[in-house]
Amino acid sequence: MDETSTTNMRKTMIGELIRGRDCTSKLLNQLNRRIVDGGPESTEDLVMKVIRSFSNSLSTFSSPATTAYVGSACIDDRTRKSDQGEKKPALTTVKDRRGCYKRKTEDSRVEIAKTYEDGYVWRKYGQKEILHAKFPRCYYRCTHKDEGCKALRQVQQLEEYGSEKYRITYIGSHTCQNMNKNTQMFLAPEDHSFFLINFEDSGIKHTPSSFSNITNGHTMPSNKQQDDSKAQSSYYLASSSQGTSSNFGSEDMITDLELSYDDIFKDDDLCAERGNYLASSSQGASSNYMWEDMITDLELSYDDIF
DNA sequence: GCAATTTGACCCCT
DNA sequence: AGGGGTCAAATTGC
Repeated sequence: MDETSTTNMRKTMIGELIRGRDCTSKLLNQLNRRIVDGGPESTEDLVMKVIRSFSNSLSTFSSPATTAYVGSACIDDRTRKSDQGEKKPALTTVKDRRGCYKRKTEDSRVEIAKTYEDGYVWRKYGQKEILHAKFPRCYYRCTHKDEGCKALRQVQQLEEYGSEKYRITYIGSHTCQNMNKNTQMFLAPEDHSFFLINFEDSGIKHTPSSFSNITNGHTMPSNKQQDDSKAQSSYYLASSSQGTSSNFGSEDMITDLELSYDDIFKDDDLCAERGNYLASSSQGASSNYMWEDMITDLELSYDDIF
C-alpha cells in the first residue's frame, strides 16, 4: 500500500470518528434537555449519524487493502525474530495461531463492562490462567442448564482492582426463564441508578431497579461484596442479544471492530485500552471520552504500525 | 446434606 | 505442540 492511500484512509477514519464524537456530544445535550423530537436534528438523526460513522470507519478499517497491510504489521514481530536468526514457526496467516480459537458452532458476542453482573444467574464451572493475561478467565454456564438452557459466559478481568473492567463473552442464548431475555440494564446518567429497558415493547420502559436484588452466581471476596454500591454506580454496557433494537446496532459494530482489533493487536497492554472504548460507550458523557480515546489511540496505533 | 466453587486433568482446535 | 475450553472429583460454605 502506498503512503498516500494510507494517509487518506487514516484521514477518513479519523474524520468519521470525529463526526461520531460530535454527534454523540449533541445527542448527550439533547438527552440532558429531554428533547426527543425537537431541535434542528432529531435524536434519531444523530443516532443514525453515529451508526453511519461506525460503519464508515469499520468498512475503511476492514477493507482488503487495510487488512492486508495491518495483517503484515501484525506478523511483524515474528518476522523480525526470523530476521535476527531466531527459529521461525511456519506462518501462513494471522489466524494460524495455536490455541487461539473460538468455538465455531456457537453464536457468541462480546461485551466490555465495568461489572460482570447482567441479571442472569450463572454457575461457575471453570477458571483458567490465560497466557499473557493478568487475571484468570472464569467460565460460567446458566444455572438452569438442567432445564436445557445452553447459555455460557466467559469473564475475563482486564484491569487492576479498583478500576475493574471485564470482557464478557456470551456463547449461546438463554432458553430458560432465568430472566426476561429482552430486558437489559442501563445506567441512568442523572442519578447513577440502574434501570431496565424492555426491548419487547416499541416504547422504552425504564423501571428503577435495586441492583443488589438481582442475584448472580459470581463469588466475590467479602470486601468486594461490601463494594456493591460502587458496582451500582459503575456504568454498564448492555446490548440487545436478539438485535431487537436497531438503535443499538452501533454497539454490535463496536464489538465487531473490537474483535477485528483483537485479531490485529495481540499485545496484552493494548487489551485493557481496547476495553476502555467499549466500557465507556453506554452513556453519552463517557461516550465522548471513548471517541477522544479512540481517535488519539488510533493515531498512536497507526503511527506505530505504519 | 446439598449446592456451589475450585482446580488438576483431559480434550479439542489451530 | 501447545493454548484454550470443559469435565469432574475434591473442597468449601451454608
